[in-house]
Amino acid sequence: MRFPPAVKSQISTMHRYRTHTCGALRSGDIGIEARLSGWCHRIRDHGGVLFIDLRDHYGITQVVADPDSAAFKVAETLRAEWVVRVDGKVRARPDGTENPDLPTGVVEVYVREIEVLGPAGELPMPVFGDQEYPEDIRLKYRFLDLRRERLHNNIIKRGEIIDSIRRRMKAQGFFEFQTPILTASSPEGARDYLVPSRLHEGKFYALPQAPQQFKQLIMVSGFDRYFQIAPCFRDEDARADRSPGEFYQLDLEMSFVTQDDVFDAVEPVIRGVFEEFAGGKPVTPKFPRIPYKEAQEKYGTDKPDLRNPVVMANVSDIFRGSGFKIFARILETSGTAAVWAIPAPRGGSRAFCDRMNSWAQGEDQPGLGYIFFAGEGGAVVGRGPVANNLGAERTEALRQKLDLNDGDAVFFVAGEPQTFVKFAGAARTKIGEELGLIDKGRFEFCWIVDFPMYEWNEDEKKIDFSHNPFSMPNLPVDEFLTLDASDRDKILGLRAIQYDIVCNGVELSSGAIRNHRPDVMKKAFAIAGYPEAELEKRFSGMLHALSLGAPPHGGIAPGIDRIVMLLCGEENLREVVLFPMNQRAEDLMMGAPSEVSPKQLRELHIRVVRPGTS
RNA sequence: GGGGGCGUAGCUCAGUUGGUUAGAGCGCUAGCCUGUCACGCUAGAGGUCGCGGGUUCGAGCCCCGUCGCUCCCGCCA
Repeated sequence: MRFPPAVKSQISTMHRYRTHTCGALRSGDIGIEARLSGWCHRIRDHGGVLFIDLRDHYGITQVVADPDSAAFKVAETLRAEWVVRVDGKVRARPDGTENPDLPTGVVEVYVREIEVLGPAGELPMPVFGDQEYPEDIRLKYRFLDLRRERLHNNIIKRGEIIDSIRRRMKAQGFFEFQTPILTASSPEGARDYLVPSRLHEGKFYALPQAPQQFKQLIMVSGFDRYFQIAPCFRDEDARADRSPGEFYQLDLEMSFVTQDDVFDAVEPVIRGVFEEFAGGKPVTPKFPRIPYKEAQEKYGTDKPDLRNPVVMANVSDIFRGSGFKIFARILETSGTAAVWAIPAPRGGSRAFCDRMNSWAQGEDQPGLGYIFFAGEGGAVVGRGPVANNLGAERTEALRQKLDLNDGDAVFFVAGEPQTFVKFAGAARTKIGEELGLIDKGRFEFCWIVDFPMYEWNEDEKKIDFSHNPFSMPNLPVDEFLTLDASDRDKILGLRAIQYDIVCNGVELSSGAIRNHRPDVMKKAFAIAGYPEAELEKRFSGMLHALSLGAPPHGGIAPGIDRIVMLLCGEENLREVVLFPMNQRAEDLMMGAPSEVSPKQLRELHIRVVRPGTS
């Protein structure tokens, strides 16, 4: 591609590139000489008169050329996305041709001179317009996509949100720290990204999955209130709301605190940020606290979308010994079996109920039993096969318990709650979506509290940590230290001082009051079957630190990308990350990951063994 | 690792029951056009229908395999 010859500037006193940005000119500027630089967003060539929408980061200004202007010939050669400098006089647009959609819409620049600064070839993806394009094209030409309004605005908003978070954290007495990026392979559960060591053959650094141990060490070091907009690295498969490889957390930790203190510190920051950037959407004024068990029973998940008004209920009593033999039999065979009801307000049509039933079968479920209610001779009567077998009396009891009326329906799942809870939660979500019950115009927060400390691993017939092994068990220390294997039920009933913050069904974060006592930690790991020697080997640094005067401490780490995603109204993290990788953890623009030279590998004592050749 | 969806022009897509020369819009090229802001009008170029194999007189369409993208499950304390 050739650059057209540059035209020597006639106004030597002007800045080389611009006197104004493309979003600056207003009616008060009419009559002045202006110089603008930017991209040719859109060109409308009428033969005799030619319009260029010149765009930069700040806005769009209409530039006009006609055969009387010296630059007309150059203007006719311009194409979309060329970068140009234009000089000209700011003038009022003729009456009736103002564009109220543009802040600069009452003026235009009548061009005298054009210099092409950066021509562009044929575009693989236009910048103009809001058409959707495939992910791989968008990612390969991310710089073009980022010129487009939506992504450009998302990225700006991301920066503003992070600024606001920093401001609010510092106002609460938190200090920002930087923790290492090259560190040791860590105890957290995800797969590490490893970096081979040149100086130590056969040894590896790992990128931090989170600065978990460092922030605890900062507390042990006496700093009291830590935060960081922290990069985190995990080598796990991606999801729409889970970036592959790397992401950012608002990581924070506090000393001498209870769970309430952490909530009191974090909740105003999160609520404040959401109120600031929600664009008027209401935000939960006081985040409710929902125990893990209650969340499972009411919503079928530990990250409920509280915009969905559907609340499930245990209706085993109504089905036990009833004429609906399928459920009655299930309840007889096991003491833990249950029947849960999922109310569906305004879902009371056979068509909807049948649709839900076939959806359930598509989800590998036997089906989804239902009753729908309809008015009949002044009374509200349950319809459908379940109601017929259950009988009028029990159906009416059910209707009253769930407060259902003419036009409503209710669905049932039966069996072991442990196995059906996930499906029940999905059905609740499906009902909410299908019936339009979810108010999209709000941010509904909650805390999920009282997570179980341990869970039973049926495959290996052993007790496992349920979530974070470094959380403090919610039991007096003396009592915890005297637990033994015979207390299995007590152990499995133990709760950890651990919590999640959830917004609109998206898990923003996990946090905990940490286990700062080496004796408690050794006991906690012993219960999960880790011998003390292994604990010493894997976490000796941490254990030493905790044994030389550690304050009680706790914290949390809300995901920055997810917060920005919610506030931008996006459903995919890639829309709020500047240069994201694709689902297979590749950067299509930079070509990462890539092969490296044999010399590099030799220095790192690495040999590549391809599958099938070893 | 498993399951679903998609793959046709530079881009977005249509393509009937398997049947003549695979179409449209945007973009691109050339021409016309003095007030548009998704400017308009005329003409033109542009295709290994992801790739490989099969069935068939005949495949963009059916079958098998494979690759790529994406969503989900596993995984992510």
